[in-house]
Amino acid sequence: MALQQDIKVAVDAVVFGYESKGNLSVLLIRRGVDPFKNTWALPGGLVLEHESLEAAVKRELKEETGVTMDYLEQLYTFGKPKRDPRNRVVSVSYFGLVRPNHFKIKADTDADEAKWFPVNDLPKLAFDHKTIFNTAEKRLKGKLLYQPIGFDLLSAEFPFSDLEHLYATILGQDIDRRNFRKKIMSFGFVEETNKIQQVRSGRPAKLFKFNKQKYDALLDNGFYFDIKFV
Amino acid sequence: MALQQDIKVAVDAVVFGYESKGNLSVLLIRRGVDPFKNTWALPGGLVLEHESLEAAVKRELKEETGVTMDYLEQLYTFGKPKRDPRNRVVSVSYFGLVRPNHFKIKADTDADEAKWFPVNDLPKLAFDHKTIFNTAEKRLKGKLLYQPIGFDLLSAEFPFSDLEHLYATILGQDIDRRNFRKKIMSFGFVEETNKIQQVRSGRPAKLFKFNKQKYDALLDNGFYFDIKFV
DNA sequence: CCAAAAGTGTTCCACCTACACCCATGG
DNA sequence: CCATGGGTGTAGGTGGAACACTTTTGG
Repeated sequence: MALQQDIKVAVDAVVFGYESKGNLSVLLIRRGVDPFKNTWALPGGLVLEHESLEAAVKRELKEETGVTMDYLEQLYTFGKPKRDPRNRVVSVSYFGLVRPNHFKIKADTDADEAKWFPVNDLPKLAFDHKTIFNTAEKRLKGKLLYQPIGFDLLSAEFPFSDLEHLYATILGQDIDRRNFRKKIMSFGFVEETNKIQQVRSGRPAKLFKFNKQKYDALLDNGFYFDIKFV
Repeated sequence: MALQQDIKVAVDAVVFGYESKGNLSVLLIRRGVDPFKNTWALPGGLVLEHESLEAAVKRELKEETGVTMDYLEQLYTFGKPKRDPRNRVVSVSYFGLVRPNHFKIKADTDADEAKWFPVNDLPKLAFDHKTIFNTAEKRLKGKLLYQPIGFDLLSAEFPFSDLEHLYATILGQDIDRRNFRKKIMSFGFVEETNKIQQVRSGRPAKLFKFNKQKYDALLDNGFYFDIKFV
């Protein structure tokens, strides 16, 4: 390894938030340091010497926003030479999906402020973070169509309508309630409980739960989850 | 950027080869330097200071094997702390698909030898390259099901049976010729020419060509390319 | 009794599946 | 005329799509 190389390795996280019947949002920080001081950016930062990439992204996310996540999926690695005006930085990006209200967000290291922004009303972003965000959004939507990643976002027991709203919100389209329900139920990884929702208004709903065993078994065989929109 | 970090950034390429009615193979090099001297490995190496990741992987591939490629798709970034026994190295991996006979392969920098290996008869690989290979193979098969990436592998004008063999080989399964043909033709991105194949044996075949415009248009709208195996 | 959301069934149609024989050529 | 691969149609079944009214509760 005679070659001289001075490239830094960073990680960035695109964390989407979805709250029951809410909108889809992304978690951003306002940078407290130059470059791009005071500009909004994705949480992230340099990888430590003996830290895995995944550990790094979780650590940065926690430090900068207070959000802790079990699972972030690797998205893409951005490495164009001029991404960062200082050194050359290669960024390995990750994305994930959480319920914002589960966290009290608070800025810390290198960030002046952390905040959720609706995905269709983003501020100007630092570096090439808009590109990273776009890549993540596309992947999120695509993934939802062949893997129900949405279950982490629902309570352990949820009314069926929560699932409908989740899909409709993330994909930004309306779905046919009857057909959606038939299809989901046909997969067998959502099961009815015998509990009833505490009513908000209207008819009380049965609660459902997610059967992870059946879901994992299906995933192994590869299934395609085609949803029809109206 | 006060932080000290000494991580190197490398790229590795998983290049699959498919030849008409041949087998699926991967391009490997035999390492000429330590560590893992004389062990087979994926072509790859460190990224140069002012070089994009994609340029780096193409350059390394060319240097080590003589193979030049227009398009390699980013696969995954491997960054566990102990991947490389020397420094810490983060590897951005790429994969692609070519016709081996189009190239005269020849080893050069850091490689003693470059050679195609059938995918189901690989030697022991250096570093975590087996993991990288497995990831690539899975992605290749998955991708073929929803995006006909196979067209680069066929002549500009090809008999339909070439397409059948391509799919059957990469996916490792037999397909129903009639149904496969109907399905492909229904998409509209394969068009009949009025030319006839120079005969090898048996009945001469009509030649077909690929309509990239129609294909790209379809891709934008997202289509799923479900193939039934016998 | 009105508002709000949950729950539910059927018909039609498109597409997928299974399946086997004849065709055109070269040797 | 034989071997080799190319080319083709149909019938039955499955599953997706479209579609609207009734139920249960709270206010």
